[in-house]
Amino acid sequence: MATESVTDAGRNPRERYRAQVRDEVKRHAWEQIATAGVSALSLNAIAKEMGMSGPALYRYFAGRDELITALIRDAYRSLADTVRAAHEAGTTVVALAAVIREWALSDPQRYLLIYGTPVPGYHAPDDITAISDEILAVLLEVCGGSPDEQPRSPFDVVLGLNRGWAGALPASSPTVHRALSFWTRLQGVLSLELAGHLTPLGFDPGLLLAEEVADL
Amino acid sequence: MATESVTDAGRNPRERYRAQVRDEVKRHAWEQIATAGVSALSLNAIAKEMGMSGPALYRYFAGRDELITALIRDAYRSLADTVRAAHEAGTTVVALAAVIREWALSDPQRYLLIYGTPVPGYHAPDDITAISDEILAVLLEVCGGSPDEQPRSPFDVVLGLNRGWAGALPASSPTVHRALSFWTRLQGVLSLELAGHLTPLGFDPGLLLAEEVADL
DNA sequence: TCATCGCAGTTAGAGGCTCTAACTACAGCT
DNA sequence: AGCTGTAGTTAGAGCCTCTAACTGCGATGA
Repeated sequence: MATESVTDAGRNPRERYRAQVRDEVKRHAWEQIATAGVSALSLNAIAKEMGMSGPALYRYFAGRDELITALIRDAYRSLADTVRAAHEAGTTVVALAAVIREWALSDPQRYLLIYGTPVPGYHAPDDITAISDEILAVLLEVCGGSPDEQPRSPFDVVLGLNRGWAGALPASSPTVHRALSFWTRLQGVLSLELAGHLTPLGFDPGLLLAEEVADL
Repeated sequence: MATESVTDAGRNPRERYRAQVRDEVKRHAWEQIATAGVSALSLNAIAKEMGMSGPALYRYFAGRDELITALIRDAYRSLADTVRAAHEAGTTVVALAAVIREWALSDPQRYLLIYGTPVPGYHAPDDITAISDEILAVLLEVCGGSPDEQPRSPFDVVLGLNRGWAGALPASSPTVHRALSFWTRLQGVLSLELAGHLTPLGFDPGLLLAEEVADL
């Protein structure tokens, strides 16, 4: 499991210890989240589990929100690493979708922490949005076709006029379109599957996902 | 706004009053949810806003969870009514997608209460899953083609072998497949858009959604 | 080597929450 | 007109987050 802090790289023992404790706090936090959701996450409970008394944890995290932000960062990092590894191993869109699905299924609440219900006011810090961009960049590469591909649909044309994000990246409009379709179709299947809305329908969501991303 | 209880139908004044208060509680609850998310929903705060003291609300809702369940029910009911109305007015899949998107955008947290992060243990009561089925049934009708349509893809075949849900409904495998694709693509665009993950990309999600559901 | 200083961890406590228990007082029914 | 059930009250237990003030250990510099 990738963690934000390169734990054992702290020079002085103080920093090493701090990083260790932070990691242990996060481990307990993930456990709580996996079993009862993020709303049940309690600094107090974590402190007790670690054999300390309540406010001690505030030495390590400014508050509940900062802990959650750290968890979100780790989740993004883990997903980005997974996606990048798959890409570097040379993957198809279908295989990539399957890899991401497995990543999500291995810890649904971790996926939902990123792509589930956001708190209305919340705005992620820049270093986190950077990781998100990193993921999208890989998507563009995986969905890339011939560089001089012409627009094929009205939406392609719109994407061509206003390249918004990905302005710098060398991707044709259809490539951007494919990446967007890939991403939204993937999220569609996953968010419904993880929320349990597909279970009663009695089919394998993996099959649906494979076909959804096969014809972009 | 459709509410579960047909407020003014209570026969004796006691029941009428109860229904009125329940509705007022729910109105305040929706306000809180819209501004700060469901995790910030507080019975205590609602009671104060209504000029009563804390525990009074427990006469009307057995607890926080029951209130939330009632809100979920109302949200499903509202969506089902919206979908049904569009269908009865004769709608295309593209138009239906736009209608549902508008419904979601008009109150993002209401959409997210249904399709956002679920609490791990939560299981919706039967009357709520019935509303969900109602929505899916309309989807099948909107996506229906000729009744003797033949399977076109491996997933169609799988759907044909194991009709799971919709066993009773007269829908061909490709119809079921189209409904499923429609539903997952819609959820994909909406969940990303409402969580704010599409905003930085700088394009109109409505356009993407229209093309996504245009070619099923 | 020893004094110092900073940081980990403590308890106390304010203020919020959910929810239960026991009580009061009023409104509707017979 | 009296009875009864129910809406509302306060008190309080037990959670939570987070602040403040204090203690005591361990790393670091003279």
